[in-house]
Amino acid sequence: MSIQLPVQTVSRLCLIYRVLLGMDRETVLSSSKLGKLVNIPAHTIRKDLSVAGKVKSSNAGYKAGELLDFIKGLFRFDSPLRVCVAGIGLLGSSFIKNPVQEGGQFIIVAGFDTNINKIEVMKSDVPLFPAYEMADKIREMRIDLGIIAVPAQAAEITKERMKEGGIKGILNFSPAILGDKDIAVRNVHFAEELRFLTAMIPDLEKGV
Amino acid sequence: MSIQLPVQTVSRLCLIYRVLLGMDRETVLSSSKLGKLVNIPAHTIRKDLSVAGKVKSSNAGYKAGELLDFIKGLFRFDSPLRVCVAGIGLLGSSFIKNPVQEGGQFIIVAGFDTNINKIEVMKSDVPLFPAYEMADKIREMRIDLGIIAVPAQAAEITKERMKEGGIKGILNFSPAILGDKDIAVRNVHFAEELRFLTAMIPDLEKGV
DNA sequence: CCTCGGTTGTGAAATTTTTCACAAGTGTTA
DNA sequence: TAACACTTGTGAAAAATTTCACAACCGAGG
Repeated sequence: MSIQLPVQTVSRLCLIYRVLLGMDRETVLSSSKLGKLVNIPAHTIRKDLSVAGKVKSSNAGYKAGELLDFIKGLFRFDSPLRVCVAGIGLLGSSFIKNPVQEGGQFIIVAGFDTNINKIEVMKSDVPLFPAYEMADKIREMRIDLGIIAVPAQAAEITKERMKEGGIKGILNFSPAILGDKDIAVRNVHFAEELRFLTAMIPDLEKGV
Repeated sequence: MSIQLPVQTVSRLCLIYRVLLGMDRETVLSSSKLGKLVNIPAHTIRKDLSVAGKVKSSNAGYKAGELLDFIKGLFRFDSPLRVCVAGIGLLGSSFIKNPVQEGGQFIIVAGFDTNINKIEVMKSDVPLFPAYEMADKIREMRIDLGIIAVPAQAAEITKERMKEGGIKGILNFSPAILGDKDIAVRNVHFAEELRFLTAMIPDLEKGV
């Protein structure tokens, strides 16, 4: 269980988990069928499952439900995680208004913003608090994950507040690049995705 | 120039490009200083630059401006790219309303949606068109990149329409997993980022 | 001019990750 | 039962990537 899986393997298993979620549990999939759905070669999928510790069940394909349960157990996706959002701007509020529905795996339980007016004006089922209460509320509400959707200059302090509250992981949408030795941090940056895409295009000839 | 760089190297260079953009061109950076800013070991940065073909300039640090220009030239980030958005929902319209500002590298030039009403009602500086005109408009307006922000079931057909118009790369925010052998495709999925984060947390003890 | 602390660029080593190849298992059809 | 067309799991080979170590270089301060 605690053998450190290659990052790429983790990422691929998450992808597989996603397609399995939207699939009948009884569906039987071969590694090659599954591979076509997620754009991963069949042998890589088999290897990933192998190193992840998949125990032999049959040599005639995987039952979607069983595979789902295997990955769920492996990464402890079974119990729902409490998530908070820092920064109630356009992006932040979209998380609060349209919570992710992944089988109830994540529950948005709180929002934070430095702007008290915003907190009071905004209508929301999710309770909103001023930013300075962040550490306390995170501790109090036993929040596991944080989404940072604040401007770049506020990102670092937000991270620190979240850490102080004992958060375990951060998904950072601010333009700042965050990292931490104690907790897991993932940076997502839209413009950078576009840039990466551009860099990966083999023979781009620019428009006139 | 055409030597195929490792994907990871490309990704790291994009990250470095990002921090350089927000920095005075005259700033002098050593590989270790730069490394701290982007959370990459110094020797990895040096190696990346080395395989990317960086020519020796000095043995006393990198000038931010020069490094920026080097990466810009390497990936042809110099001329702006035309981008369109398919799906004028919450996410899609956020791209249209708050265009990314990365030094004018990307210009949102068109939006598409199947819902004609939405197109007529929405106020926007960016011209909006019905989805069935997508291929034609993309060709006509010489659009380079597409952002897909449509529901899962419409993702595949949207990709095909974009390809038909001759698009070079797609950033897919729909829950569908897209791939293509001809053009560059990048899938971004929020819930999956949370899931990956969860999977990467070493010793997560769930709340009560 | 010489030394010292700091720097880069890069072959070579070490490590990680992917790919391959195949023994062995399954289920169906006859 | 036998043959066949499929499948998995995995050790070993291959390939890709990261890390290391170090020669060569820079600039400042005597």
